[in-house]
Amino acid sequence: MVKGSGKQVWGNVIPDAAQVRALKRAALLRGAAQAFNKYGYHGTSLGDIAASLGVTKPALYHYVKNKQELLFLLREATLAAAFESLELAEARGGSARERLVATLSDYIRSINSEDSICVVSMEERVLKDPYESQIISIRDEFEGRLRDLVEQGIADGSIVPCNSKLVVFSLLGSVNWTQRWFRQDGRWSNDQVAAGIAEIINRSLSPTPAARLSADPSEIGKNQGGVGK
Amino acid sequence: MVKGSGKQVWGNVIPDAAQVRALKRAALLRGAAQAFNKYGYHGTSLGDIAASLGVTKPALYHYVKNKQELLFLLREATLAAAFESLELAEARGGSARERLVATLSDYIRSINSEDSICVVSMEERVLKDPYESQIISIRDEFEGRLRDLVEQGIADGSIVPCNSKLVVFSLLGSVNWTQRWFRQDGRWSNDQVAAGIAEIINRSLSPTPAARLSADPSEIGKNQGGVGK
DNA sequence: AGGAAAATCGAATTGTCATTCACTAATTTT
DNA sequence: AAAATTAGTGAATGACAATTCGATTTTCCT
Repeated sequence: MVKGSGKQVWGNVIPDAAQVRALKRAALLRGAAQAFNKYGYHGTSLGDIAASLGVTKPALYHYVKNKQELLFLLREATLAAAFESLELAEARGGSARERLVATLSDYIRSINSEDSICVVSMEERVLKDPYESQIISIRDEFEGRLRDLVEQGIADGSIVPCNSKLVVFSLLGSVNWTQRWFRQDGRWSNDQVAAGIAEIINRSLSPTPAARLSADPSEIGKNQGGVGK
Repeated sequence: MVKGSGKQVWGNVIPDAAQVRALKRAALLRGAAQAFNKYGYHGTSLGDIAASLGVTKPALYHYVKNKQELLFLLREATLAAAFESLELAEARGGSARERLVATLSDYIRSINSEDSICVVSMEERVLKDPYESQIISIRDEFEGRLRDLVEQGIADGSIVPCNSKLVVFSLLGSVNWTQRWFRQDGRWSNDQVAAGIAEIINRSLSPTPAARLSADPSEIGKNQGGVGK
């Protein structure tokens, strides 16, 4: 029986207790996110999640306080991913349109990645109020940042004049909806879908749109299309 | 106590038994649709629906077989509304882009109208299989019709060359997402939202897009914007 | 080694919910 | 006006699910 803490022997190959715990917790969040996205919050029982992890229900309570907190953590992670995409895009710079499109493209990748813990809220009014209001305020802030980008884009000439609020709703619809129809084992990869939707969005925001879009997401990158430029 | 069947006396003012039954059933469908859209299928109990109608749970079983059938009827009605919008647009004629945009605009109006019985499926895998496969096949047919319109539009020059499948997913995201954020008592009316999203969609599909979009949905119609032309 | 803390389990507990049942009142049919 | 049908109710019924509890095993610390 191997007992040592691993750190000294094989570097990080043999994880110590804290690492094991963190890994298990991460697996729980991933399993829960998959189930919630597939069946919805109310349509998923803790027993389902536990079974998918090979443990029993009570075991889950060692990692999260209850089902509500579980969803809260996932919604929080989703919004954190959104902000990360935003910061990354801002750091890369470029026109407001480039930054907006890069944000959404990266966010699509996040929510549809194989090991994502992102849950796009489909059922409303699920979280009770200590949680609910917190999530709503973070979400509103993110949407506000997107609107700001649209308005900057109108100002810097990279985005067609429009109503930023309505346009952001429209964009978020396209983006969030990908989680409904995207399939890991489908025709297109996660990256291809992200690039394809980004190309559509990019063209629709541009004051002087391209004459055509890619005939298929799998060929994006082979031609002039794409986010940049 | 008025006993007569109304038909002879006051025209149709006093409804007869069959009409009363139909009205009650319609009210049930409306109440259920509102609840399902607000809280999701699993988040809504038959008791909730019954209470909103001022009756008790068992009474509902006089009008629908069970909860599954209730959702099925609403999903079916939603798709029926989608096809109606499509047929209406086809009947009005015009370029493929005009017909596509008109379809989606009218569909947005349908799903967000005050007395709508439309439920856009948010939780997947809710209906069991006698129902599920039927809904999926109707939905697929509708999406196929939309893709046909996109391809016709590419052919007749009214729509920018693109991947029709990806574009239709993107459009349906924008359209269906309106049900998440639209509020009856909000700043914009149902018609304004439909026209506003339609304007965005129309521009994004056009090979030669307009130089600007409306600054606010409430001003659509006052300027050159809108669906036609 | 030996006690504390953590992880897990099987078995409650408690609540909710879809659905059914037995019964009553009204209404339609004959 | 009796018989049949329809609406509706309050009280079961039977699942299922979230959470808690007590016991057991494992792991960690010293």
